Amino acid sequence: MSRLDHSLIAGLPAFEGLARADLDAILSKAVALRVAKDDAIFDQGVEAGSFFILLDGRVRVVRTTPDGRQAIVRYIVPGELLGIAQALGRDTYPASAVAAVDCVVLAWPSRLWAKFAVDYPSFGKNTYRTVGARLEDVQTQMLDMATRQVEQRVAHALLRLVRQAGRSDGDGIAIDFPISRQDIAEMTGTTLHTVSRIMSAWEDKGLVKSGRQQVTIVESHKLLLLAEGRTERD
Amino acid sequence: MSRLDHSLIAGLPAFEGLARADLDAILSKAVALRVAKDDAIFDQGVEAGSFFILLDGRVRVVRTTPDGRQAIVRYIVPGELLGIAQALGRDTYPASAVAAVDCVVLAWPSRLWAKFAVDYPSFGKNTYRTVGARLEDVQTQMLDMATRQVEQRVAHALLRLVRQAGRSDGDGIAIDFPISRQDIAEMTGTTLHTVSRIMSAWEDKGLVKSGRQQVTIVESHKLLLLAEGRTERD
DNA sequence: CGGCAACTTTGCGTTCGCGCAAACAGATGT
DNA sequence: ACATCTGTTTGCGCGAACGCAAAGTTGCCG
Repeated sequence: MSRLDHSLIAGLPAFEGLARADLDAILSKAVALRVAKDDAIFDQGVEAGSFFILLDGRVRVVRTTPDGRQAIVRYIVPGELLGIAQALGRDTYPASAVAAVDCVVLAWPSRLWAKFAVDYPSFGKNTYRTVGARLEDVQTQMLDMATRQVEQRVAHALLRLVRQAGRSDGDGIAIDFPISRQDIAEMTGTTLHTVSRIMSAWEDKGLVKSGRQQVTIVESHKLLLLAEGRTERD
Repeated sequence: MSRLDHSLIAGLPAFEGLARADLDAILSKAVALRVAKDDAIFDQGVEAGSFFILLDGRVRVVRTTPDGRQAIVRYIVPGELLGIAQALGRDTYPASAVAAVDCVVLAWPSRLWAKFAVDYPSFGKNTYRTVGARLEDVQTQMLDMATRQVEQRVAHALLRLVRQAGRSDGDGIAIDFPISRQDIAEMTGTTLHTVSRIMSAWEDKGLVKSGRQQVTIVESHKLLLLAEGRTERD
């Protein structure tokens, strides 16, 4: 088996403050995997055999209803943990994770999570902090969903994505992975049709540029206004 | 100051598996408070000075948007923790908590949370489990909000409340604390008008009985069908 | 006991967003 | 290069749910 260098994970918040020897010990238990675009890393409901850290790529976390409708819970960017069912006191995955682009992940057997949390307290502390942050995040999204209307929710979703995965390009800030109208609809609890209409309107106003699975925010300030406050009819 | 007996918290999941002496040590740091109906236990955004356990009553946890619209995140029943900002890695409360009826709570200084988690590992483990369960809960609600329509969401909400705070009475199972149409609207992301209409229709069909701030589920089975599957027009 | 305040019901008009369907565009592969 | 597939746009009609407004209830407090 090839060796994993501690530089892989040295900078990551989850392993903040650990000595090089500790990092090596942790890495010696890890397996590095390549996951092709659109392949699942794990599936909702199955027993949680491993937990992961995303090293490269983008992952979308999806929850599905019994009747097949689904919602995108969040996107994961490099450095973040995923599949940490253990930290939630569960033994099955509560959602599915799918590679939005080709990804590289490190995987550990779930059983090791508890051991790491004990042996390296800052690891435990940081993962719990992650869980806490995600709880807050989802609550915020809930609040949005409950109180704002679709156009504002879509605006919020795009701004969130740009913050997390924005890459500056000629015309503005682009979302740096392929994302379809359907995806945005599943983030905001609406339909791809409505998303398409909304974004076409924005395109006409010059707020965004978008194409096939691709979105660039041109006037993020105006979009922010739209997301928050007044509907600003013109 | 009056003495708090360990029997107060001996049975609670959060303190599961602790010796009597530990419970006494924990209690010696606690303050018991009475909170009148409609009074706040803590407010969203303010520095988290304390964390709490609800001993008696019902508490609603509410998040508010900058412009004053709000959503009820969850109801707390006796034995549950609340205000555990520390466990989320935060130092302000992410939501407000209001007594839905007269309540009794135990309060500890926030600073002690970390100490307890270290001194009594099962306490730490259990609170993290709580956070994990809540994260999953909120995600489920999100999925509902995104994929189901209002009538189904209201049905879900009522069933959830009945499961958590149902008291069997003559006609069926009653929700054992006062809850208004407005409250239900804020749980489901709709308006009190729509909730009223829906529940009037259900009352006509004999599914529920309801009055001023009071709801009883008569035919929980039919309500469950309605919540999940087919719209079953009749 | 009377008056008030809070909660609920209901009607009506409107709008937002969905559902369906068809056409279009850009990528992919053989 | 052509056929195909996936993703996007757009028109049209409909229905769910909202917003507003007014009236009806119920419980509470003085």
